[in-house]
Amino acid sequence: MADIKQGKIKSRESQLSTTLKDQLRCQSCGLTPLCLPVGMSEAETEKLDSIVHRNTPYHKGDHLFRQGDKFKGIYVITSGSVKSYYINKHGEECIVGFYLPGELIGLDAIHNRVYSCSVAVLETTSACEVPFSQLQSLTSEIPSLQHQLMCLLSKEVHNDCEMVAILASHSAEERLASFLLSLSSRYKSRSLSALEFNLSMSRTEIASFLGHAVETVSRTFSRFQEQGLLEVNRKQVKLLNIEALADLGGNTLTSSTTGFP
Amino acid sequence: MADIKQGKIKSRESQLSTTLKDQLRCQSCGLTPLCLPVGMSEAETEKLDSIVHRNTPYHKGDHLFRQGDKFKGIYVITSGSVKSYYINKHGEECIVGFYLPGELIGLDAIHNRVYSCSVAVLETTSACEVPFSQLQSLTSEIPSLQHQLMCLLSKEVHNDCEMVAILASHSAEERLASFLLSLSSRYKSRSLSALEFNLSMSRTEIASFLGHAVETVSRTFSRFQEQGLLEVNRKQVKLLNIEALADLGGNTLTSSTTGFP
DNA sequence: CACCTTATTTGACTTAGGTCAATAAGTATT
DNA sequence: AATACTTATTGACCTAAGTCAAATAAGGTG
Repeated sequence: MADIKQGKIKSRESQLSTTLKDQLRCQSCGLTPLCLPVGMSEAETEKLDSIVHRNTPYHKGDHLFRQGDKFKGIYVITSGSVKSYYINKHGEECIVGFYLPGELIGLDAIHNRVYSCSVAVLETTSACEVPFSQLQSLTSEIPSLQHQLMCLLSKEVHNDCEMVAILASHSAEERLASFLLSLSSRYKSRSLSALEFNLSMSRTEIASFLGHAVETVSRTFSRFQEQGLLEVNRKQVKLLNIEALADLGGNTLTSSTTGFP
Repeated sequence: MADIKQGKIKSRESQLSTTLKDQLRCQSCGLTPLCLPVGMSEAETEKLDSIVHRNTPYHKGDHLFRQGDKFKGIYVITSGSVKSYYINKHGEECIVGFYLPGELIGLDAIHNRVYSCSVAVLETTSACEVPFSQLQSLTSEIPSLQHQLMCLLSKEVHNDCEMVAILASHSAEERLASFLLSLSSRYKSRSLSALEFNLSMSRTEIASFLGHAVETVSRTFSRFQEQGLLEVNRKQVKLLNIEALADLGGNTLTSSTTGFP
């Protein structure tokens, strides 16, 4: 809870061995094609790398930051996953998003310099912390960094619009199908299996995100399984009929763009 | 429908008289504090102004662009309002957002250079068109433009997160209350009345946006009126009890941040 | 002005999904 | 390993919201 405050970050970082650090540099990171260094030269990537903090892995329940904290920088998940949530006035946790490796966190805090959500780790997770003031200085030196940051912001806007589309679709089946397909395609673009993956979030967290009761999520999973659309065993999911799921959950921007009138 | 295609933009523009054009320049625009020129010098603002296209007003049903169109630039509403929507696979119109004066449209298309939604005008509306390639060139000359563009992108991400929070809140009352409060605060920050305004969108459009049936939206309006929370007559809305509405719809990021635990 | 079309409201009925409660299957703790 | 604790599933029941249908109101058009 308090373990990411103040100087602790530096102490975490110093625990990492030099060899491990080398493996984690931007230059050798497998997520580079999704991340900030897109289009940057070796030398530029090195400059970016030099401002990035890499802490020791976070553990389930740890927080990257909390709702209301002063904005320091953006985070990129390198492994694991996190949830972004806020506490509503009834004291309930409302989940606004999940982030997977290669995804940027904290972009919404740039404009007012305050994190509007808390971000907690769902499983053992590594993340890069990119101090924003330094990032901003670098952008004036490195045009492609500037460009890529803007593209990533734009992509985030796009993803959020898609999420709005999913949430406005009424049925529980549509929402869950869209959610699973979203995870699937995100895993795929990270060269992970698009058909078989582990849900790092609980049913309760999925329910909160999709705006349903836990029981509804659970029942919908069961129904999908009965219908042969997927196999589910607790956190382990295997999608058996992507097309049928897409038919259900196809109420999204991207899929509708392909079937554009 | 086809009236914004190709050279038509220029012919529209040329119809504007020189005096009218002067009134519409960025330098004298009342929306400047919300828009791109924030933090820019007089000379820089003039440069920005010179790349902006201002067309003759659009009329209800006109499109700024359509889903699938190649990305040309971003638009800023200067008066009136528009809806952003896509057509789902059942051929239904799904509304993803409404935009008011001072709000930027098309930010989600920067990253892949394709508009993912159609944007149609809800009432007589004026908009500035900012060609993106020229805007991008200007950003390298004008650091504060760069910065402001990023802030606006960040703000858009933030707004979208808020929308996700609203849509994940279950009840029709919560959603409609949040929607009305969102409009209210947006009007307020544009120095318009926060308590009394005109809905430029139809009940059907509100329903589509909030993911409800039209009848539900209509009934919820009626219930709010019975409870004395507002007065509504067709498009005309007068909020009578903002606090009570906020209690209902307070499931949002910003309001929860104030009542932060 | 009369007619037509479209938007909104309201009522009656139905259903998807919420709530409550019990059970089962994992996980963590001692 | 036994215990307690948490998470997920399933059933029974109920309510909010969807659907269908009709009435009303507003706007548009010849």
